[in-house]
Amino acid sequence: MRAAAPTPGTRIERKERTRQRLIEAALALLGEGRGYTSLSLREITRAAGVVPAAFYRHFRDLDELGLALVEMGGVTLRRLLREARRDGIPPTDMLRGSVLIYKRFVEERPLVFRFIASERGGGSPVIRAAIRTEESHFASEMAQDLRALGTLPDLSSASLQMICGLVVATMLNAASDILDLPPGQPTPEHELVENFVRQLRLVFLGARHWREA
Amino acid sequence: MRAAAPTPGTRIERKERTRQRLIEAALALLGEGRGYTSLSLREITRAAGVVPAAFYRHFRDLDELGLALVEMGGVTLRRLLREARRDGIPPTDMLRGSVLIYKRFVEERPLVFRFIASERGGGSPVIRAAIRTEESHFASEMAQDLRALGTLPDLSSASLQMICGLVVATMLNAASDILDLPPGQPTPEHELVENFVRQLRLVFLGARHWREA
DNA sequence: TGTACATCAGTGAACGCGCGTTCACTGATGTAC
DNA sequence: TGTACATCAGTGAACGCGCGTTCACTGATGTAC
Repeated sequence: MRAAAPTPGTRIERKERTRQRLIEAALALLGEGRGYTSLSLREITRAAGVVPAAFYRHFRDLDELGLALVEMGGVTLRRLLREARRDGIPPTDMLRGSVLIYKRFVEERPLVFRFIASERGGGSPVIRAAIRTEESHFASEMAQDLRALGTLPDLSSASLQMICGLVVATMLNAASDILDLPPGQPTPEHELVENFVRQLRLVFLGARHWREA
Repeated sequence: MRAAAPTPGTRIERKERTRQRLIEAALALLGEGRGYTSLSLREITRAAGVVPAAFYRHFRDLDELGLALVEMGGVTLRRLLREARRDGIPPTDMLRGSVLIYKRFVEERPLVFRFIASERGGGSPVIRAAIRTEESHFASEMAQDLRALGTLPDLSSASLQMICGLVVATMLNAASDILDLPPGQPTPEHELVENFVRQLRLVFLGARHWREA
């Protein structure tokens, strides 16, 4: 009979699991409307159920953990595009459909989006730069998808990239609004969605009439 | 002969001056790319040159000081509109003109804009809500100005408000980019301005073709 | 104008507390033979 | 398969430090007469 091991798995697997617990603990602490720069190493390890010193087995410092959170945000965004691609876009009212998919995505991963939305404008410069990079990769992928779908066939790649940049910024902006919605009140929720849809419609209307310089 | 008074003015004036020093000290500390929630009361009072306990003569807590910073941001934005209104808009290439005025504004008050851009998406919920309010007031004023100028005469007030909301969000987003520009490198600076101009042009192009639902 | 008293912005010391980081350690997991 | 040794994720105690808040205080400014 084996002595009761604290958790199953190889040493490597267990280490990875602790790492994930640290990441998720940080994310959870960000949930209550606090800036990332205000988190302390000790409260993160406390929430993760390890001793403070254990933190250093996984990250050099808090910035390095922050970059892991950005990475997670990037993965989430890429998954969003992949699902949208796989499901196809409803032919009628495609824009509202996409917005609703996005809204569900944000509401299912509130912490990741709160982190991205809140650290994108300020906080640590290194984290902000990393988020910008993810954002622009995401915009590029979206531009490729639009190209592949044959939407806006007359636009140059540069214009398409510019437009997707605006769309992505508008999306992340809306994420912050979505997360601040008072729960269970249909009227403001509906207004927010409608406003978001109209803004994107406006952008794509502009795109359809865009003439290259 | 008077004994050397530390600073001139009535008691009320001196108190107000200390208050301003606290506000500006907080702003200065935010300059180095830190979240507002990571500032400490003691470092603010230290930077302002008063003892920690003196803080409480002016603000109940750090959130209350944060709201004063938001107020300052609102004043700055309103001044931007007022100056744009007073100077009139250059008839040719009016959009690029506005962008350059805005860019100068941001570069002249980097700390205020850094604060607004960084706390708008995250951080303290009460500060975020206050920034949203200022943002929407600003969008309303802009909508009124556009109406008065006779731009987009066919649009309803609701649509104009929605469009201005998008423009304001795009502006604040760009503020963060402007502030992160590497100093003295004309190429990325020029590209950023051009991208910003194109995004706004796209929005207004969409607005010109907008049909009410 | 002069005087006596009230106000109150800012002081300085003190408190208990959580912080980041270091260190030698433990003991289960992994490896070489 | 069994044994002896190496690795290393996580421990627990310790350190010096800056934190927010409280308190009685000081002394210049303000006010009433």
